[in-house]
Amino acid sequence: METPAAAALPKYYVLKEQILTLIEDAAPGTLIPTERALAEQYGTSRTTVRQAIGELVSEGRLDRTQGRGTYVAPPKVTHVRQLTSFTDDAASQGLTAAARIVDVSVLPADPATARRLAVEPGTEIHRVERIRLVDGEPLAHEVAFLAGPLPDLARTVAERGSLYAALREDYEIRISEVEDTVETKLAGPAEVQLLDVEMGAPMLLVHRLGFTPDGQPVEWTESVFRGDRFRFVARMHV
Amino acid sequence: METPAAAALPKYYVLKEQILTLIEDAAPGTLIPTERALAEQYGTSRTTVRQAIGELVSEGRLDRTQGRGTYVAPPKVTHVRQLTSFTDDAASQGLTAAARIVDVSVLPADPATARRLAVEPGTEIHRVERIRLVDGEPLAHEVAFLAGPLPDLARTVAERGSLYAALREDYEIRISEVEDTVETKLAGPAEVQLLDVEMGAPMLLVHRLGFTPDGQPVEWTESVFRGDRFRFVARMHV
DNA sequence: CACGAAAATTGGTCTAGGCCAAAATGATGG
DNA sequence: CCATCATTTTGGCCTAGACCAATTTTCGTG
Repeated sequence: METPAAAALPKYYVLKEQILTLIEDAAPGTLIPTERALAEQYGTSRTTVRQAIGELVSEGRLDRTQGRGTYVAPPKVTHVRQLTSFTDDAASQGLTAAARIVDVSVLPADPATARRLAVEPGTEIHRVERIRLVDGEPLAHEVAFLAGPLPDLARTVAERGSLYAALREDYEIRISEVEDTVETKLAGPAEVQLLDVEMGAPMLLVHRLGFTPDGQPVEWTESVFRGDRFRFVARMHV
Repeated sequence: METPAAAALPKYYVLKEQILTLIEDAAPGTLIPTERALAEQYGTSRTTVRQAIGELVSEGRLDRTQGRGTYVAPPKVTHVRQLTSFTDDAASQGLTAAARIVDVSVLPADPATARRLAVEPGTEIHRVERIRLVDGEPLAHEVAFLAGPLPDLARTVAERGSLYAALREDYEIRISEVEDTVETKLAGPAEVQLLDVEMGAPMLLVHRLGFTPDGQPVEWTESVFRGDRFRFVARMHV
């Protein structure tokens, strides 16, 4: 006989906790039983099994691929300190961070971006779209908008491997203050394609406005991070 | 005839976007058609409708209550700057922030908390559990652990209405540096009960370690914020 | 008119199963 | 021994409908 409280919990949630106990001591990569097997084993429907597994995938505890199966995910170690440069910072944790450049272009500022960068709408600004990788895995999709003349930006970013390094070394632009906003977002088709996550997976949506020492905004960035692999760290004076 | 790309999208996602266009100009509180009506109207099953609506609820675009219906949610205005005090800060945006104290107690530090606060395990520390409210709505569940002698903490926190104010005014403890980590988490039974969210809704899990000017850690806080109502803002020097 | 009980409405959970697509597996021919 | 193709396995998406619980609405009664 169950306690009333336990009985009031949704069945999929009870199953989710049971699967958790199944995998808590398992090595990453270990296959768990198939959805059909779990449904039979726990006397439930496959729909309910999928709901339980779906949440564990969202939380980064399981990974699954069609045709292969569902297996224990590696732990959420990607602990990136978002202070200055993503690249510099990851190295200090023994992680190999990289960025794959998707697009570097110049375009006229739309009204919203122009307002954020404190330029006239229509002013030519730079757009840098990248995929951030940690240990080879895609972790974030990032689109940065930059004000000011930045000749040959595509080349310098590619060479430096880091946008902040290029700004500092090649253009003598130092970003000394940033304002980050963090909120949740669910993965849509774009994130599914670019970041190898499932539809509807929780993501961290981060907006950053970067200022030079004289208070001029020069960088406006929108980033979408995988919620199942990423932990955002900010240390600051109050 | 549809484009192949559009046809490849899951049906529930297409429906989700259609519902979005339905509600984008609607006032908060406006009821949308019932799930059964939408299923018939769009020639789909109720399961698919529920998946589409479920994501919109997770994103804070819709609210729903059993027996009542599904309606347009108020916008995600709760823009809380997490710099110093939640209380002080919300006021600057014209929001009425409050905290409902659930529990204030003294207990011996467990090993993990002791390590974070740099005290010996077993040392008596304070525990302050609160529900943060903005404009009357529960927004976050927060458990703070504090080191040091803090006589009559329950009373002072209740009187000041703000933990940080009590520390500053009554105990002359100033927190001058904080380290926040932010990650995603899915709502479980605790959050459903305390914060009035749905099971599995995306939440922001925030850990904060607060230091005094001489570098002593004195505050360790774990907070769970509603992902559909909250936006975390951090402005910092680099 | 006010109140409370009954009925209808609406979201909440779950089942059983079908069809598809990707990956792994195994058979087959060079 | 290896490459190629068909088969099987596994997750991905969807349907149709049952039953429950919370809420609202309706309606009868005092």
